[in-house]
Amino acid sequence: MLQQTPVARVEPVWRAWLTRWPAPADLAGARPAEVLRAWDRLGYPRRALRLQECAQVITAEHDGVVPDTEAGLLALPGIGRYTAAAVAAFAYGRSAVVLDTNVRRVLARALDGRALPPPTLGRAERERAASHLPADPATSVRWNVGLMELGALVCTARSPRCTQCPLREQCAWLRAGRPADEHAARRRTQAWHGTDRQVRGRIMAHLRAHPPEEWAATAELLAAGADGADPGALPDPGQPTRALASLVADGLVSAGTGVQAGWYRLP
DNA sequence: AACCCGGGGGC
DNA sequence: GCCCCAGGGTT
Repeated sequence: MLQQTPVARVEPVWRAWLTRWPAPADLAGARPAEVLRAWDRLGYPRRALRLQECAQVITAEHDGVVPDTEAGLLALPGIGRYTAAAVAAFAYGRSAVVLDTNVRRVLARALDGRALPPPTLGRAERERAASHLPADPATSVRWNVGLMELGALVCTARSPRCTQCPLREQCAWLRAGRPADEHAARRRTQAWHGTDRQVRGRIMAHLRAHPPEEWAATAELLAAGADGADPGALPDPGQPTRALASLVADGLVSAGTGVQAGWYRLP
């Protein structure tokens, strides 16, 4: 849930989620439609399906116990380098480099004197971070937590609170006068209005509003933007159909067959 | 390496 | 309005 989503927005959904599905086996047996509805508006709904797949693999192949090694975690669906390291370190106390956006930024500033880390995370950056990880596992966990929290609360991307920073005396970026981001030109903020992502989001919101067993919408309605808009007025009339097809391909939407052909609902 | 994938809140 | 957020998977 925390992948690309702020903690404050995750917390209430997470609490309700664990009340409803306390263990992997509970989530594994849920209906995907209910999982997607419980995910609500956290965004990137494919994460919800992968989390359930993850629970199913853990239930079927790991006796219901979350793997306790980075390699074991990394093999699970929806678990990448970051999440594998975070769970290994924070849940199991193992030594791992938890390189999230916050830690990358703190290291880029403190060690390299740069405003922000490079757009893509490469091997060199990972290995350099690993070289700074304390050898003792318990200490390494504190190192990860400390840098992550520092990045989230003090060394923030937009308005860092340098006067309150415990690293202010040793920060290369602050010492250099907080120079601007040299990669600014290459960072392209993702468009939103009028994109397929926005249309996909609207379709999912529409389907979430209906009971899971109900065939909730026709292709025609969804082609109208799931809210009754005039398709002819859209800049790209083919976009809703394309977005719907991509949702079906992703397993986020179920397409009816037979007498239900042309109707859609959550899977 | 580049691209795709949501949605909300801070400023 | 723009920017950012405890990234992952595919091409």
